[in-house]
Amino acid sequence: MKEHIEDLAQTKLFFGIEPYEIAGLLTCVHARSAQYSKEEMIIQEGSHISDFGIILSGHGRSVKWDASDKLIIITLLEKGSEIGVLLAANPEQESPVSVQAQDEVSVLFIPYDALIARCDKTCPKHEMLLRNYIGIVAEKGLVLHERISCLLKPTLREKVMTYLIRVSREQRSQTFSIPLNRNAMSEYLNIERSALSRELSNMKRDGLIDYHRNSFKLLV
Amino acid sequence: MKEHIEDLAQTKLFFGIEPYEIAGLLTCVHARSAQYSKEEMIIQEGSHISDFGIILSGHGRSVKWDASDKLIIITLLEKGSEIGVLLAANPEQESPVSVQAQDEVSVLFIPYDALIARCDKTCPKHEMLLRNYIGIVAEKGLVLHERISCLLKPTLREKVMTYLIRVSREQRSQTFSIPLNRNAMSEYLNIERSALSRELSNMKRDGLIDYHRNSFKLLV
DNA sequence: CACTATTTGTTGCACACGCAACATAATATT
DNA sequence: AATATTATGTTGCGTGTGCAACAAATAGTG
Repeated sequence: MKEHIEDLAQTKLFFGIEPYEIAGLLTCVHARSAQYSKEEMIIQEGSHISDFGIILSGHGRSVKWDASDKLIIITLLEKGSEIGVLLAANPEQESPVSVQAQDEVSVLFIPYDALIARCDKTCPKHEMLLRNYIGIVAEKGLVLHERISCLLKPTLREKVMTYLIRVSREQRSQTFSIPLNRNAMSEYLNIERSALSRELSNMKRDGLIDYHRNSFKLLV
Repeated sequence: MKEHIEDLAQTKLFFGIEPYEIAGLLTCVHARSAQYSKEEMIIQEGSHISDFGIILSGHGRSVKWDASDKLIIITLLEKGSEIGVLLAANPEQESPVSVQAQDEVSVLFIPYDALIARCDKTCPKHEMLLRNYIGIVAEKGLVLHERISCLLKPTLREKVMTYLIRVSREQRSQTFSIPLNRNAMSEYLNIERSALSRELSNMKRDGLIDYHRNSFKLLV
């Protein structure tokens, strides 16, 4: 596990915690690591989760099977990705997804109860860890909320505008670049890529925006 | 505040905490109550939130203004509703919504920092409160995730099916009743009410489901 | 630079679904 | 029971956008 401490220090979960403090913290919260081989299941759909995890190495994906048993990939997971953060906080909840290793995967698991439990004061950054954890959980909700506010718009144009306005606000500039290519953007907004290109053209024609590739400018 | 303790005992936030324990807990977490008159703003869009709240009495709504300054109602709030739960956990985040009183509203505010802080052991249910809080935050994320998984489906039929299958699973029966009327269901799935009725008819004709009003049966 | 692969843009077609307008059923009110 | 009100169902029409197929631009490779 030692070799991963520098990596952990870079994660949101350990933000504000110095590398030399991490090892002690890990024993305090009863962290354990587990290895998975390719295609092995890390979380089974329908199971209950008591420990959340962080990927130390390797790649995974969260998947589920829809009504007609077709495989749907929900998210891709890489080093530093969190696993089961929402579920660990709701022990009654059944997991709506499975998490599967795509190659050799090493995961650091932390029992939710140990994270919550108030340990003695010899473990100074436990509270910071908890604070980071809650921040991650809350942020996931906010991110989903933002996406929904795009998805709810009735027309392509409004979906696109809602997204662009948000990024523009985040970067505090009418000129900005987006972190998604056309394909990813169309998936995020749940629209056809070609239809997205078409609508972007129309919006440029109508003087709403200017753009080239992933550089955009809002003309209000 | 005393008159609201019984109400508080019914909320998710105070689940598992006895009424007689609540008063002490409230002082421990530095809870304070605040009153708002009709149309007054409880949270301003764009502001940073350090205290989350629970509505003790009255009604409110969370709103925002879209690109063309049209008012959009996000959620309705009533007694027991939580305010700013996600935002309090992310102090950097600007509030994407405003919260407005619709009549005389009384809100119990709890500073996030006081909730997180580890107090002495004379306050036995502080940890339970924290656990409930995190559960609420996580649950909000899961609820949004569930809605997105409906919204992402390409066709009306699949949206409806995804929703119905989920409720059916939750109630562990092929025969079940849904908590939404047609209007609310169409808003949840972000589709036209009449189009929803039409598609439900088609699905009945095709032998997929049977239903009457809010009673449904999945015929696989 | 030549060549391939990837990303982005364009366009015609078809149809699913938004929309409006009305019909019918269920519920509430007197 | 009669009437008003609300919820749900039905249907015709128009169009926004999914879809497919291709073109153009950009990036990657040797």
